[in-house]
Amino acid sequence: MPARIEDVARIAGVSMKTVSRVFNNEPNVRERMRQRVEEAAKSLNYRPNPSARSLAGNRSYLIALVYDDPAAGSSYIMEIIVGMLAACESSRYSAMLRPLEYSHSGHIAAVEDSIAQYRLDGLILVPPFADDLKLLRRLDELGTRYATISAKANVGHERIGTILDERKAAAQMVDHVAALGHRRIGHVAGPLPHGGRAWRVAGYRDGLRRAGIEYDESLVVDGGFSFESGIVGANRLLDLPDPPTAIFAANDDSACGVMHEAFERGMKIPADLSVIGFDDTPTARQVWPSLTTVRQPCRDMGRIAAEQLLASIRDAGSGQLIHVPYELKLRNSTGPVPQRRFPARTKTRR
Amino acid sequence: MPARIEDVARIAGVSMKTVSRVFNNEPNVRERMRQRVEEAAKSLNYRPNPSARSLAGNRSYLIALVYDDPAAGSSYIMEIIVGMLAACESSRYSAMLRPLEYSHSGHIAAVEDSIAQYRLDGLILVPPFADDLKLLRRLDELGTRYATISAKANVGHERIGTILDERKAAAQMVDHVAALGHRRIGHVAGPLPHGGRAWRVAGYRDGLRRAGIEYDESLVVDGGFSFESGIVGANRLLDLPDPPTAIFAANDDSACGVMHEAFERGMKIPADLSVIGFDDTPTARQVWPSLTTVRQPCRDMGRIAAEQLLASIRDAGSGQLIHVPYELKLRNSTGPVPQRRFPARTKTRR
DNA sequence: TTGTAGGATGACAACGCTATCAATTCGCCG
DNA sequence: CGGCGAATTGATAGCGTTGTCATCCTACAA
Repeated sequence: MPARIEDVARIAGVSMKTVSRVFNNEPNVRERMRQRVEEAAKSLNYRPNPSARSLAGNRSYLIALVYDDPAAGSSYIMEIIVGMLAACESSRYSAMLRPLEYSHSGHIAAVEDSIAQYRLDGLILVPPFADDLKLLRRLDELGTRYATISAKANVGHERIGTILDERKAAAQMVDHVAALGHRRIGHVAGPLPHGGRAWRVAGYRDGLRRAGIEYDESLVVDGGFSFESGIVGANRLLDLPDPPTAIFAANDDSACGVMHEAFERGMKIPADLSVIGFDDTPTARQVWPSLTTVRQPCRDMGRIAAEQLLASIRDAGSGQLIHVPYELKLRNSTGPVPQRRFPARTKTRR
Repeated sequence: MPARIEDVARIAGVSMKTVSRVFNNEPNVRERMRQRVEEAAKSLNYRPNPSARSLAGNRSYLIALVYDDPAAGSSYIMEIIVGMLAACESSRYSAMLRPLEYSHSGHIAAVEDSIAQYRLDGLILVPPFADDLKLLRRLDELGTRYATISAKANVGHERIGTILDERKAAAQMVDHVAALGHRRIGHVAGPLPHGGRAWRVAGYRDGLRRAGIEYDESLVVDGGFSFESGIVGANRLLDLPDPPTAIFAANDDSACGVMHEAFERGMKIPADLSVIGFDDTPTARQVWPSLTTVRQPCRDMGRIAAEQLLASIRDAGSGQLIHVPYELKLRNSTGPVPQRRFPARTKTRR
């Protein structure tokens, strides 16, 4: 039996509506009234009932983070949701998690289903959902507000969310290893549906260009964002007749796979091979040698995306696309180019 | 303007209450009625409005996972929440995340606050919250249902949630390295407020006893669940006059710290030192060498804890404490005891 | 056939808030 | 000091469910 708005109104000697105004930061409330209401509310330890608020207001005050369940790097998502929660807290919204299977053919229906079931007021999408134009168009049709994080491309209307200059970051990483003398620089590219893939590949090529290194397409192999894809990619690159001395992986998990495979072959990092990741997951700091990578401010990204989304829910047309900064983390997995080539020999696995 | 229960009732030719009964799996509905209602609902694509349901039912249909924000290993939490979501889905409940700062003195108030604000029907607690008797007692007072995951001790009433025999698992890990010939086995213990610490220490001692190794308290150092605590712990153990040849860390993050420090000293793993973790985080597979550890079925734990919690919400006294199995993951960070002692030398850092 | 227990169904009033719009008050000008 | 527009406040009707309790069946025993 918590206090109700009616109780607060009685104690404060005002109408329920005035209490409602105070709690929703509506204009046209005299300062004196506001104080009386706030006092009364505090004395009763009043908390508005979210269900009643939603029902009467015809909104759920709920936004969801939609992400790819089995694939997603968990710390990335985890940080984003914490940022979202921070943004929601101050706006009396709630955030929920919708791990969906992107590879499943019904993934758009699954998103629609979530919206209908929970009456979601808005969505935050991360790749690959954020890159799915079909999905975005459908959301526009439905009139569902959404913000994207690191989305590839524009759709019809103005984009809302956060973006990070992955292309520039990737280029700078290539600068870094080029400065260390590397000329054969490989890239294990990300998965095709992710916008990040294209950006990172473009940045990789920018970097090569700046260093005056000719692009060699055999040094770019298809990969993914998983540890396993790093192993596969490293195998393909290291088996090349003239293998790379540095490998830029699609992300940290993939970079770990690259390192793993290099170690399996008896190589030393960075003495025989330099490795670069992307994301700066907790693992990046914990592996040996610690991984040179690009840090994304995931928590901020979640917070900002939610803030923009909430703004656009409040009044359509007010959300923006915010650029967030990256940070190069030059650690111990990159070093000077090896003086002589690593002896090719039969792979030894234990 | 989604369909309302009234619309379904009209189409099906029954009362709203009957529709409600069908959707809530209440007894005493004739099969024929049930079918008519289900058809009508499907034809209208009817979804009950959660807010209205909560308001009228005087419940939020919401449970929350309470965990320690900055400390928690994210993949652990992430898996638990996915399990929770799976359990909630089938019971038309929702799950939310409450990352709170345990070290903050107001952590109990923060939990109460969450309950009041969101009208939570129940909580799932993980350590250290699950081990906080003061908190548990307070929840009992408030009449808030909760389930715990890996909680240390009983409180007054019957415990609900999941438990894993960490002691036995730890003992088996000691068996494992003892069988490899190790006699000097160190332990970097977990943080004091976590129940897991005591279990793992006890299991460590069980293992020593079984192997006929005398307990040497200098081989057990205080640590934590962080990477840094592993570094600190490894430093203390490896600086010992007669250092251990195997180190059992409190968890995987800590074990990564131990490995890191060993590598810093020029040691090889497992040639010079065997390392054991606990949890089987994704990182455990990705580090080199891959980490020998104990796998906890986090997703199942989350699902089962939620199932038991929901059962106990439905009718008090029906939730149980479920034992979940662990799995020893013997990977490449453990190996035979070194033949000769690793040369003590000045630490080299780059 | 009738009586009856209990299963099946329905009518209607909450649940606690916000939206709407009317009523009141305020500030200021002429 | 009256009057007028704008700012402020309030009365009331929902929002879409579920709980309560009354009513209506139905099957089975006598």
